[in-house]
Order: sequence, then structure tokens, then C-alpha cells
Amino acid sequence: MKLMVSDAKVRVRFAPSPTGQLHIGNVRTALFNWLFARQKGGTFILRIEDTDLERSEARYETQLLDDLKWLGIDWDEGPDIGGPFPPYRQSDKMGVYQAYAEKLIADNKAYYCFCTAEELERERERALAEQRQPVYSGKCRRLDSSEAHRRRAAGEPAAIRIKMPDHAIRFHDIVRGTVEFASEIVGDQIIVRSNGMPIYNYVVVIDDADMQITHVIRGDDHISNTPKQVAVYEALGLQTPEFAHLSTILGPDGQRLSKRHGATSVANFRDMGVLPEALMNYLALLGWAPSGGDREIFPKDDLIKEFSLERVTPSPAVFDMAKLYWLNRHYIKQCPPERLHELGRGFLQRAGLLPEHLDDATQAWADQLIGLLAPYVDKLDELPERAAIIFRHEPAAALANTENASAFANSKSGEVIAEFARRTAADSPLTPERFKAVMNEIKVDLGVKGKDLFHPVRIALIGAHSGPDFDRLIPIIENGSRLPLSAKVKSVRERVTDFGAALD
RNA sequence: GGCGCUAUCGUCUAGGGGUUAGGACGUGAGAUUCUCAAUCUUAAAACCCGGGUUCGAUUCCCGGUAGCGCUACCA
Repeated sequence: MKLMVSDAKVRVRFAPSPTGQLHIGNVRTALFNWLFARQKGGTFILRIEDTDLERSEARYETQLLDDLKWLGIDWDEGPDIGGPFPPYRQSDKMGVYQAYAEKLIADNKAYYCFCTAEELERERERALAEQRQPVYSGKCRRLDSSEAHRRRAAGEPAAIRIKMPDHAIRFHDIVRGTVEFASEIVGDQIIVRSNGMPIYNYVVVIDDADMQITHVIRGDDHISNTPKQVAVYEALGLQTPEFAHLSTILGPDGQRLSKRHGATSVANFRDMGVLPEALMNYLALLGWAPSGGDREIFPKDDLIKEFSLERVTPSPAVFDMAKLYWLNRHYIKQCPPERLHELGRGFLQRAGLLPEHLDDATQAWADQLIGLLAPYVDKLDELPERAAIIFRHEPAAALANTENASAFANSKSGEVIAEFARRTAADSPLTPERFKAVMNEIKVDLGVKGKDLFHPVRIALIGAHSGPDFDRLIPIIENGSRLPLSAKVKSVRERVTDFGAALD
């Protein structure tokens, strides 16, 4: 594909705060930025917004990078790899913000504000009481600059405010078109606190400008902040970037997706055994659809090829676990066996079903088991409970289970099991071929077939009348029974014997 | 309260001045299988409301309603 010259210059960024686990809404923002950059052959930048020193923690930053990598998102510039416009961590950049603020004051685009927090609060309450918009009065804007400097020099604490333009602020949003805000509704914004710490809406602009960001792609909760930021661009005499505001991701109740909805961080999904390619595919479909809208399966490379910001949906989207699971099942089936086995082993080990260290024989068996069970699960963390049919054999519980009752309503079922036990007694191990032959014999001799024949046997073996094919199941049971596992696996013979005893 | 954003099946969405309003998840039914899963077939399921423009609006415009966001010396 031919790249347009301007495409190659595309520079986008993902700028998370390291204040907790990487949230699903934020990853979606990261993903859209990344897809856009990769498609355009542009640059994807990772920047850490840690000006909120109280909530930011270094360990979250590490985790954040790991989560992004796990999903399959890489970056061209960032705190760990550097780049042409350092630093990539705001806390390393305080001097820069101060310098720009002073320039703004020198240019008469900003001014010192000596109003105290209490004064401001009173003003605000009065405005609210009078049903007026609580915007800053502009009191200190009218202060003589020499007087302001004198008070500063005398050590009086002062915040720095930017002068908002008196014209309406309008900006272009790729997702929503032109957005306009009247000038009266936003007062002169503080850009640097009286303690010297800069404010977010100011800092972002400096960073984005410094890093030559061409497209700001972020959550739509920033839409109302955008006019304040545009004002900073204007004051600095800089061209504004293109904006694209992504809609919110909601929980099933229509509320903004949050922890009380369950899994909401990348780490949660990883721990559940959702494959990264499934999560990426699903996230891409939340708020974006290909032209035609008739395709759901999008591996990474196709996403990069097909993605377009113009086709991003402006309306909020409800996160649908069921559809994620459907995609995950798809990708589990597509997964190369070696990788699936390795992931699966981890889940079985953590559940205590497999030892920490696996010898070759045990690993080979575990892989066979995983291959058997994986097609049945929505997510890999269901593997241990599915594996209960192999690791746990409880005849009493199986007999007590009402779901199994109908299989034993048939008068012949006891006989079937007895016959099965008798005829396989000498087979150790029992092979699938032998199993088939025995079942056939029973069928002929007892005149029992279909469910009446298979259900009792299956219940005797795994405690349920439904489950995997016997062809695959039998070898796994038999092989497992000869392995020195701490979670002991009973052989077919042991199972049938125990079950027969319970039945009597 | 003010300002902003949003509005197609339960959910994610396609579409667009005249369509049988398309696809997918989920749900129901059927086929297949010893059974479950998978697979295949199939069914039910939507244009928020009111005005305007128009020969004709679900689509364009306006208003309402609802949801969400912002309204800080938070990010």
C-alpha cells in the first residue's frame, strides 16, 4: 500500500497514569492509537503521566508496560526505551512546564493570581446560589503587572492563570465532527498551582506539543477539557492537533465500566485465561466496525490493515463478556498446540493438579489432557474444573446427582456396568479399540444400545452422562493412572470397580 | 443548574430520503453425535418521542426525553 507523505508523520501517544491496573477502557484507547499509528506507518509513543505523585507508583508503571506488551502493543518511544523527545515521564519534566508558564506570563497570555482558595470557593458558591455559571471573575487579570511582580517578589503565593480567548473555541474531532464551546462558559484556567505544580490541562498540551503529536486519540471524558487545552495551544502560538474522542465503555447496567462489574483490567483477563488476540479483537470491535459491518474475526494484522478512525462509533458501548468468550473460544481453537499447552499447564499447576516440575511423560500427558479439554472452555481458567472428570472420581456423588437419575431408571444399567467391569477386568491398560469391542459385545449380549448403553458407562467413569469422546478419554485416564501424580488419577478399572461397589 | 457528547434487535454494529433495515454475540427450534461442546440449518428480535422539510422520513433539520461526561489550585 502506498503511504501518503503525511501519513508517515503521524505521531500519536498513549498517556496513562500509573495509579493502578491498566483498565479496559484505557487499553482500548491505547489500542486505537496503536492501530492508527501502525496503519499509517507513524509513531506510537508511550508517556507516563505521573504528576499526581500521591497516587502514582513505580510498580504500576512496570505492570502497565507488561500489560501492553502482553496484549501485543509495542511502542516506538517511551520511558523504557527513550526517544527523540525526552523525558517520557512527566515527573522528570517539571522545569519545562515552569519555563513555558513564565513565557506565557512574559507574553501577557497568562497572569499571576493571588486569590486564595477560600475566596474562590466563596465566589463559586455565590454564583451557584444566583444560578450563574461559576466561572472565575478575572479579578487578578486586571492587576497591574508591576504590582503582580512586586507581590510575587515579596513572597506572596500565586497560581498562574491563562487568559481564555473571548471568541468561541472550536475544534475538529474525527469521530464527532466540529465541536464548539462558547467563550463565556470557561473562565481563565489555572495552569500552575500556587505550590508550583502544573495542572493537567496545561501539562498535556506542553507534552503533546513537545512530542509533536499530530493526533490526540483519547476518551470522550476529555471532550469538555479540550477547549481549555486549545486555549493553551493558541496562547503558545501552536497549531492544534487533530482530535478523536472515543466513547465510553459501559457495564451491562449502562453505567461506566468499573470494578464492581467484575473483570475490568487487562491483568484480570489474562488471569482468567483470555488470550491476548481475543481481547484485542474484541476491544477493536467495541466502538469500531469494518465497512460492511459483516465481519467479526480480526487478527492483529487484519486490524492494522482495516482500521480507520473515521469509522469509529461516537456512541457508548456496553462491554459484552459473552461475545468476548465467543471470540476467545475461536482463538483457543486457532492457538498453536504448543502455546496452548504451555498456557494450560500453568492453570493446572496453579490449581495444584500438576506438580511444579514436570517430567517428560507427565508433560506429554498433561498436553493430551489440555488438548482434550480446551475446546470445551470459554477461558483457560476453567481447565481445572473441567479436569475434575479425570482427577476426581466420586461414585456416591455421581449416583446422588439428579441429572444422572434417568440413566439409572433403566433396569439394565446395573447389568451394563457389571458386564463392562467383568469384560475389561484383564485389560490394563484398556485401549480405545478394546473399549469399542467390549461395548459392542455388551450391546449384542444384553440387547442394550445408544444412550442406555453409553450413559451408565460414562457416568461410572467420569460421573456425568456427557463429556468427551471415549476414544480420547480412555487413553488419558489410563495413562494418567500410571503417572506418579500427587492428585492421583484412578484407572478405568478402579473407576468401574468403585462405582460398581457404590451401586450395590 | 449550565455546557457538551450520544441515541438502529437484549448486546456489539452495518446501512441510509423509497431496503424483505444486513451481519455477529446471546436466546429458541431442528440436523448431527452415545452425550456435551463444536458444526450446519432455522426462528424470534431494532430505527427513543414530537414537530418540520419532502411526493415520501428510520435516515436531513429543530425541539423534547433519556444516558453519560465536564463544570477544581484532580487526572
